Amino acid sequence: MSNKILLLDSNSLMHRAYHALPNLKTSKCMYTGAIFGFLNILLRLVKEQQPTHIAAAFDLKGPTFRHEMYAGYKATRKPMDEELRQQVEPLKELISAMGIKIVSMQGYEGDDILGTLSRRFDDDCIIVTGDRDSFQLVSPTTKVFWTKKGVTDIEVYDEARLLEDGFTPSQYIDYKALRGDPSDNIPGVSGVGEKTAKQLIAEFGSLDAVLDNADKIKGKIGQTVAASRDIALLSRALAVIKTDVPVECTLEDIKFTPVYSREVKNKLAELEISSLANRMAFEDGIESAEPIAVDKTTTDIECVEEFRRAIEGKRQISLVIGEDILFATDEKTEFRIKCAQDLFSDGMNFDDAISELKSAVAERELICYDYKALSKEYGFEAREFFDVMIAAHLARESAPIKGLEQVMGADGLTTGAAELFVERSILEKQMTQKDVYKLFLEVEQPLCVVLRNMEKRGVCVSEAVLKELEGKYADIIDSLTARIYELAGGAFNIASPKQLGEILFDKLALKRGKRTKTGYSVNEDVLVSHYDEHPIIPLILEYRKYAKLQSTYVVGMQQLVTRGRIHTEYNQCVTMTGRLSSTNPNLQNLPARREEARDIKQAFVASDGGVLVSADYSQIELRLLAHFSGDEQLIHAFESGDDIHAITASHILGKPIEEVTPSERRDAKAVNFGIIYGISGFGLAENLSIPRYRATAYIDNYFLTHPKVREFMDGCVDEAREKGYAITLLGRRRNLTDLKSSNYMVRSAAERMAMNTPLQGSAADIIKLAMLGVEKRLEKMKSKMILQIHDELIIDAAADEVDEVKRILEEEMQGAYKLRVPLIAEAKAAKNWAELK
DNA sequence: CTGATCACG
DNA sequence: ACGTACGTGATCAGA
Repeated sequence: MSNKILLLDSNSLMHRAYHALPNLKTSKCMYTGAIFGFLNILLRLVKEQQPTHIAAAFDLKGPTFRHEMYAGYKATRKPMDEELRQQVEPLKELISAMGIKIVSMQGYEGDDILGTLSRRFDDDCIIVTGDRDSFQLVSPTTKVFWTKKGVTDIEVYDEARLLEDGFTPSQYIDYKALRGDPSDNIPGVSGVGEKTAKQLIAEFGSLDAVLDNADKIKGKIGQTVAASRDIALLSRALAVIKTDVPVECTLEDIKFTPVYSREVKNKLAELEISSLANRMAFEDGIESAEPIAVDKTTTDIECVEEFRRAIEGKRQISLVIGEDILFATDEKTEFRIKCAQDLFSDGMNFDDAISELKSAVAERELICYDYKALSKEYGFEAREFFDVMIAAHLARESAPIKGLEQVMGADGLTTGAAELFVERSILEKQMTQKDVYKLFLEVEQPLCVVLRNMEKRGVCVSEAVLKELEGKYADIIDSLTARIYELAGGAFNIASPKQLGEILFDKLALKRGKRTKTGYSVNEDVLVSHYDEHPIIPLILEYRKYAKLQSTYVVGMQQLVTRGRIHTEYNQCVTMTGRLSSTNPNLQNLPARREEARDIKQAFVASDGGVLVSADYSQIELRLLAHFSGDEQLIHAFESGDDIHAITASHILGKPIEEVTPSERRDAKAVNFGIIYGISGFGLAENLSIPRYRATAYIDNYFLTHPKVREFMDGCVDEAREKGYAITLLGRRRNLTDLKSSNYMVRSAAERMAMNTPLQGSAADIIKLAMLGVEKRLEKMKSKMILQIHDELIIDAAADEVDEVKRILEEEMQGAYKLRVPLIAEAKAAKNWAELK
């Protein structure tokens, strides 16, 4: 059986959590500590154990069969604290919302139910409890996860572990019968405590044997045991956990999938423990996840005639291409072309079907998922389109979009062409509510077409240059490898952080420093800090440099060249800020910072007889900061066109700009980056390798001289906290519920995002506007836009259009959006990418 | 399949 | 006291 059943002793876990954690309260004075702690451990177990089934047992109020057996049972127990009692119902509701079955039964305790379930199914079971009594339930298929102290410290009890304590599972019951349990008011044999009970069980093997041989027990204890026979037997009866409770619960009832509904998220927010949501996967839908039954008819299309009749007079077509082609003309009328059958009654095949669709969408609105991919794969050019992927990315505030099924499933829809119509209207409503519909219609969707064009064009690559580099780097790597092996006294895998760490810190005895989760840290910073300590270090740094260039860029790139071109793929729906990303290959991270590494860009050239023209925005994020904050110093700096980092240095150091040294300028540049990233003294100190107090002083001085920047930053955080999201220039949103987290680290990270997102995201908005403008202006020209690298655009320009292209590029980029400060972009031309600097 | 590393803006 | 810079993607090693 591959099932794994998690059985929770909920009352016990709640108690543990309640006592282990401080008395957390919501702003409305509702106690949540036990709920938080319970969920904390539950989520951890879900992650670590990946159970397929979960049941949560809760005790009910009222007497149990044990009370009937023995009136004193649990008689000394104090009533549950009011603060804890209040948390029981909310926790139950939350657990139920998570799709976890709650099992209770009048007259029985949680243990009995768990014992029963652990015997009812022959799957592997894990009982989670803070109560040692459950050790008696250990079996070849049942383990007990015992929360030792608090809730995080768990000890796993299986048969072997229990034996280490000296017991078989049934002996544990006998042990308890002898020892008693003050907390349950189970009497046991008076005078017999933990130690004696253990000894007796070890000596005789069972309670019965102990009782039968009471005469052989030396001293007073023997007499007491003999006299306490009835009490011992009663104690055992009380200690035995039932395994045959007639509770209604099937395996199907407790099936568990770790994907949670909107309701769970709402409840977490209500309880002000949203931080836990980070560790949970949610169905993607946000607004209306009520299941929607779409009442549709699906008709099979078997010949061209039928196809044409189906679409005749229809303005819209939705399309899903999977095994079969599904399309619909409204939310009730769906058609299917069974591609598996290959041939239709009139001889029409898959390609014919696609070509029919192609002409159909050319004069209609196409409703689809990922128009760019569809358009590239089948050559569709829709008259209009509605892309569900793009809409979902905007409407759902940057939640990663993982396929059509997920997007629709979130709204309670199954994947189908008719359902796409419903999905479209849901997304339209969501976008309208969130004020992003205009952004969708005027920026993102038109941009999708521009990106498709850029991808299709591709960029010309000289394979000869790459081949030559491959040879050159291979030689360098070989020679470095040989020298490294020699210094290390043997061969090892230099690319393995583990092996490298062992060589450096064990074999060569370098001073060990930072560690990662898995071992020594051997990243570049660490190696540089040991630079002079051993001649192997510089060689490893060199090796790393070339190995990276070789594998990722030189070799990796060549595999993606088709007909002399590389066609990167721009992803419009992955980043949280609104930036694009680039894959297969990523052309947005080609080596550029290190002079020697720029060789690779030499291979990227203009097409026949042309030139590459590029322009990048100068300091766009800092200009946005000036715009948003209204800080006079920044605005003045950008209006005067002076060196912004030098100016910053002069401000934070309080000296004239002429006296700023290059190293001071470098520090100030780091301060400016820090501001954009959501400043922290620690981060800046780390980056600049300076003491924290100095970094903090820089920041303090910065804010002293730029008070409006501070106001803006604080405002970003406050507004995002209040609204639940950060916002960009064009109204794109990014959810940041973590701003209310009680965890310092989580909250601080969210605060930095609240500060950074408006800057990074608005810069992304602006360049998207520029791209739309540039594409349009170049429409009737030979020159075409081919690449975007966040703040830079590259045009494959015809030689006779270079000057015009430069002008267009600058005009469109600078004029893309009117800010309070000028936007500057300067165009350059060169025959390859390396020289565009 | 995840973590470490390193490439970019 | 906590333990951090923001946003990405590709490759490799080693479970």
